[in-house]
Amino acid sequence: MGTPLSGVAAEQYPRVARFYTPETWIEGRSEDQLDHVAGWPGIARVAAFPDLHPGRHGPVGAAFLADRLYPQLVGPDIGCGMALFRLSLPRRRLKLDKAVRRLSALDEPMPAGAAEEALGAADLAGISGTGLGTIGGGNHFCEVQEVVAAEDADLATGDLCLLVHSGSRALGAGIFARLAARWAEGFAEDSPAGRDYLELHDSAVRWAALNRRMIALRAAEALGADLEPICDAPHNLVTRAGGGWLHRKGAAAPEAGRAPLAGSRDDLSFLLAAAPGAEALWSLSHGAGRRYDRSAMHGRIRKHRSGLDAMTRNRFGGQIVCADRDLLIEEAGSAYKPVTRVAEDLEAFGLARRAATLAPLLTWKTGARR
DNA sequence: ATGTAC
Repeated sequence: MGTPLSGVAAEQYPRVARFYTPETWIEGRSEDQLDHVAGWPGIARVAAFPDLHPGRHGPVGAAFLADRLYPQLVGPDIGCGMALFRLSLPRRRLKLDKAVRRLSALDEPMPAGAAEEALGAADLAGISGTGLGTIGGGNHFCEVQEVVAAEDADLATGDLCLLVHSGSRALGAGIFARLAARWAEGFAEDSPAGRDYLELHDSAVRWAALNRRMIALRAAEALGADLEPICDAPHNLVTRAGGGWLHRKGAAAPEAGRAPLAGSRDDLSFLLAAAPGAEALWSLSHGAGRRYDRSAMHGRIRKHRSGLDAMTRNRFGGQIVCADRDLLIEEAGSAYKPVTRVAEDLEAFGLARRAATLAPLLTWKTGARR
């Protein structure tokens, strides 16, 4: 389909590179998925990270270099990523109960005029603003965090930050669904479907980054603070790299040498100073990685009232707002691997170092009951 | 992942 890949795609590196140590638990099925995708037509190389876990169309926590486009290796949430912002709010001025009440603004849709204006300023005029500024479901969140250690010039111990994990909402899902029937062997970049996908994909990537910024702006406004962007690293996207098409699925593309590494809502998060090279397909872990899938979590959590109430507090004394009972269970801290293990592996392979450590104070999922 | 599909 495409031209054979040369350079970094050739024998210089292993076809399947794994950047995790034996100390890190990896579900066997995700390694099977990794090997399976590595055998698809036109796949030159794959790199897997310590947050690897099984996904619907292939493993999550991996990057794939191909001579063609495979939309299923990006998935429906095109452009999804993690963005970190510093808040101009002293820790002593954050009152959790009041913040919980005010952050319910995140559940409301943005006024249509404001959404349109933001889209126009981001060169996305004419694209639907439905869902812009809202978090969505699944593993997405907007979290107030406190810096507990920092070597980064933009952060100091005691600073408050927002970590936003969200994507392109219905926009990416719609693009994915429309092209779903035509994937099997991927698209050549110069085919009509390939060109269509790339154009729609690129706008969804920009829409998703704008969405994270709008979520952070709305949260900062609710908290009465100003916002300073630290970095925004997408982890579901395809870009030109390494002489081919680099697909990332739950694999972070660092921005200017930095990327957030999100722990669960009951764990630390890190700001990584990152220099992953060709061997790691220029990518990093995006988070802790799931240990148990959603359905398994329903069997693992005792669902009496006091147990569920306890799940709205984290080990740092912080609070979780998630009125959707199923989501509260499915996204429990115990559903994820320890993020420190993931960071240690990335450091062991020289892909990144921890430049800041952050603890969650308030995780906003949804205030709406289901 | 999803203004969630029947």
